[in-house]
Amino acid sequence: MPPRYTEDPTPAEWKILSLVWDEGPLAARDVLSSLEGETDWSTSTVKTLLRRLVDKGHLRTRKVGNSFLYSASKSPLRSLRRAGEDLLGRASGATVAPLLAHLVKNSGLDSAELENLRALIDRLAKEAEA
Amino acid sequence: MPPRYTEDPTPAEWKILSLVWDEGPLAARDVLSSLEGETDWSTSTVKTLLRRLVDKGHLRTRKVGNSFLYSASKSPLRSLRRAGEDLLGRASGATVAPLLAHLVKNSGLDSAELENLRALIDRLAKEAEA
DNA sequence: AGAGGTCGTCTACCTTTGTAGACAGTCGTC
DNA sequence: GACGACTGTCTACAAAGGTAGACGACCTCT
Repeated sequence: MPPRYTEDPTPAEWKILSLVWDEGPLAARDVLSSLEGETDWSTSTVKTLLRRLVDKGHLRTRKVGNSFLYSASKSPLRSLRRAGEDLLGRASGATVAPLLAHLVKNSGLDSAELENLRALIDRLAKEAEA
Repeated sequence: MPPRYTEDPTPAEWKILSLVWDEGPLAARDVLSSLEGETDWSTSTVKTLLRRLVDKGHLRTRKVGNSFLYSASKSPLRSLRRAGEDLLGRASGATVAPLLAHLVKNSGLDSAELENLRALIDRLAKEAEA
C-alpha cells in the first residue's frame, strides 16, 4: 500500500484523542495522569502518540511556558462520523438495521435524546414513503 | 503492547471479510474477481488476507477439490457489534446522540426497518422514564 | 504420460503502529 | 547562577499490516 492519505487514528491514538476531546485542552502530563489506571503507557509512549496525532492533523498545540496544550483540531463529530461511515460500509444490507438497533440500545441516550432520534426517524419514514 | 487477543480485522481485511459475508461461501478466485475494479490487489495479496482472516478466526474454510471455500466463522452481526461498540466508546457523552443520528440518516433503512427502530426507541424511552 | 493451468503455502520486504530510552532545552527556585 | 524537575525531540526497535513473487502440489485435457 502506497502512502495512505486518510490518516485515520489508530486504536492507541483514538484512546488519547477521545481523552483530549473529553477533557478540553490538556498538557501531556494531564493526559498521562488521566490514563493512569487505564493503561500503563510510559511518558514517552504518550508523547509519541500525541505527536503523531498532531502530525496526522487531529490535534493542534498551543505553546504555554515550556510545554504544549493539546486540543482537537477537527470537530470530534466529524472524525466520529467518518469512522461511523466506515462501519456502516462494512455491514451488508441485512445487517445494517440490527447493527443500528444494537448501537442505539447500548448508547445510553437519555429521554430527550431518544425523543430527538425518534423525531428524526419519523421524518425519514415520511420521506421513505414518498 | 503485548500480544493482542482481540484479533480484530484490519481495514484491508474488513474489505475481504464483508465481501465474503455478502456473497456467501467464496473461493479465493471469486473474491479476486469481485474485487476487480475496486482494488488492484494481486492474487497473492488477496490470498494472504484470506489466510490471515482464517488465522484470526473470522473465516473458516471447506476444502473443495484442490481449493478452499471461505465462509464466515462468526456471525457478521457479532463482529459488527464489536466494532460498533468501539466506535461508541470513542464518542463522548455529548457526541453519541449526533453520531447515531448521522448513522441512521445515512444507513438507507427502508420503511419497515425504520418502523422497527422506532419501536425500539419507544421501548427504551419508556424504560428511561422509569 | 505430459503440458498447461490453477491453487495454496512460504518467504520476503517495506510501512505503520506500539512502546520506550536517552538527551538537551527551559523554568522556577534557593 | 547553579540545581533539580519537567518538557519536548530524536532515535530505536519489535510487531503488525500491506503487498507480492516464487514455487511445489494438483487437476485436467489430450
